[in-house]
This record gives sequence, structure tokens and C-alpha cells, in this order.
Amino acid sequence: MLPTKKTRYGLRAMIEIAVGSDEPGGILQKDIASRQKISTKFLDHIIHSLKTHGLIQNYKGKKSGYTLCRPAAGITVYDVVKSLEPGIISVDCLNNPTICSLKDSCAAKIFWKGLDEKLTNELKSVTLEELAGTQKKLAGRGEPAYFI
Amino acid sequence: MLPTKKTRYGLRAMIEIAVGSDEPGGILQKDIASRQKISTKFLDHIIHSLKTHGLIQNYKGKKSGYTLCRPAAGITVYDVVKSLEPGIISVDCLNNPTICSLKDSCAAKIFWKGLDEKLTNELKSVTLEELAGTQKKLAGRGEPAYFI
DNA sequence: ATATTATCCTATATTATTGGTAGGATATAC
DNA sequence: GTATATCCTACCAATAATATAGGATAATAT
Repeated sequence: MLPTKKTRYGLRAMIEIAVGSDEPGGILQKDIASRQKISTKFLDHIIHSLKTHGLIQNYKGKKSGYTLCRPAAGITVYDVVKSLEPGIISVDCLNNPTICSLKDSCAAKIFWKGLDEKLTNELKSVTLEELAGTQKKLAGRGEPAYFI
Repeated sequence: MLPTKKTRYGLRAMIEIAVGSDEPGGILQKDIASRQKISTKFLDHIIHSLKTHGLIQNYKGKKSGYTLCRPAAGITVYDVVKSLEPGIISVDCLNNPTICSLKDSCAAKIFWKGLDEKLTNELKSVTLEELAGTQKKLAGRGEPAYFI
């Protein structure tokens, strides 16, 4: 019952991009990697998924930073998770009814289904705008800012 | 972000035991295995964990069925999950602050922390009594009952 | 134009976790 | 005593997560 590293790195990358969305050329993949201390090569996969799922965009070639495809307020954590993992609560019998002979007379199944819905709603209720806002505040106090 | 098979089987086993809690000698491990279609040997581990964590009890030897250690209303899904998995939302940096140099200036960390709490509360809000009740209803209609 | 830089993309290796089996020890019912 | 069922440790197999390699592609700088 845990988000994978891919998801966790992906969320941090998205926050990074959202925070820097005012910068003209967008955020470079390699800058995300160095700031967030993620291997560039591993981040490669994550960025690729996020892009394929229509969350971020860029131009090709040199100096090609990433920007969000739509305003941060319109992107939720759910969107990010869904881009990087197959499902939220991935219990096979929910999507594939033939897999279990107990069918609908299974209280556990009903429970997992409900939990999946609740967790989905929870993830959908948090936007990148909020997270980016939090991130900006955190960067402000405490440790010194990025650029001195 | 998925419960393991161990957790899923474990929850079904617990429901099975809760439903049959009125039977005098408790529920035999091998009966759980056959009804829920789980390998006896695999169920062995699950039962063992549930017992170690003080959720179920039995006598040793022949004809030693399992019963709940406390009333079904006092056991939640959280208890079951915790017995079979290390955590709910297992994000390392939450429990081990030294693991990540970003420390507290990480909006993602705050998000995961909040999600962990919400999911924990959600799991704690569902008791075995409810699930067993649902299970009994489901067994009633639809398919024929167990014993004819 | 050419060299440089950075992403794009596929394949593959490594590691960790999950899922499952084996086999004997132990305790009790009969 | 024998049969039955759990107890318990060790181990194996399968799968998924994590990470790296290496070349292709495209745009910029000079």
C-alpha cells in the first residue's frame, strides 16, 4: 500500500515544474534531477510518462525546458499518480470479475471498491497549485532560498 | 499503491472467522483455505501473523479452530492491514528523516503525511463487525447458502 | 555547417519484494 | 499409539521496482 519511487519522484518533479512555471523557458530535466537529487536517467522514464499522459510539455533539442500543459489548479495528484502507476487501489477482482469465483458475494471486495473510490477522491482534491504554493512558502523560510 | 495478496487474503480470512464466530469450536485453518480458495501453506503465514498480532486465537492440536481475540466491533481493517504489511502509506522519509536531505522543506512529504493519516483513519473506521454483517447478507441472497 | 547540448526511446541489468512450497516439530483428539 | 491439524523455520520462484546503457533525434551556438 505504498506509492512507488517513480510516483514520489514524479510528484516532486511536477511540483518543481509548477513552482518554476513563471520562468520563461521552463524547467530543464537535468535541473530537476540535480535539485531533487534523482538520477537523470531514472527521471527520464518519469518525465516521459508524465509527458505521454499530457501533463507536461516542451520543445525538442537544446534548452528545452518543461512547462505544465494546463494551469496548476487543473492538475491533481490523482493525475500524477495515474500517469505513473496502473491504478490507485489495484485489486484485481475489481477490474477483472472473472478472476475470482466469489464474485459479488464478497464483503472484502466491496470494501476495497469503496476504499478505492475514497482514495481516488482524496487524490483528486489536491491540486498542484496548492502543493506549489506550499513549496514556495517552505522554500522562503527556514533554509536559504535557491538563488542568492 | 495496492494491498498485497497477503493483506487481501488476510482480510477475507478474518471476515470468515468473524462470520463463524458463533460456531462452538471456531473456524479451522484448512476450512478457511478451502472456502476462500487459498493454498493452505500460504494461508499458514497469514494466520501466523494475525495470531502474533493478537487478532485471533486457538488451541493447539487437532480440531483447533480459530476465534477472534476480541469482539468483531473492536477490530478494524487497520488492525488487519498493520498485521500483514509494514505500514499504510510507506514513504520512507516520513519515518526516517535522515534519508532525505530535503528535510521539511518538501511539499510532497507534507502531502504524503496527510494522506497517510487520512487513509489510516479511513481503515480504522471500518470494523470487522460491519464486514461480517455485509458478508452474511451477501451469502443470504444470490447464491445458495453454505450449508444446505 | 559542425559541434554541442539535451531530450527521446528502447533494451537490458540489478535488486527487492511478493508469492508460494517443503518438511519436520508439536500438540491434541480419538 | 495413531491420525490430524497447527506451528515454525527455511527456502525457492516469480514478479515488479529500480536503475543504467547507449544510441537516435532535434535544436542551439558558434
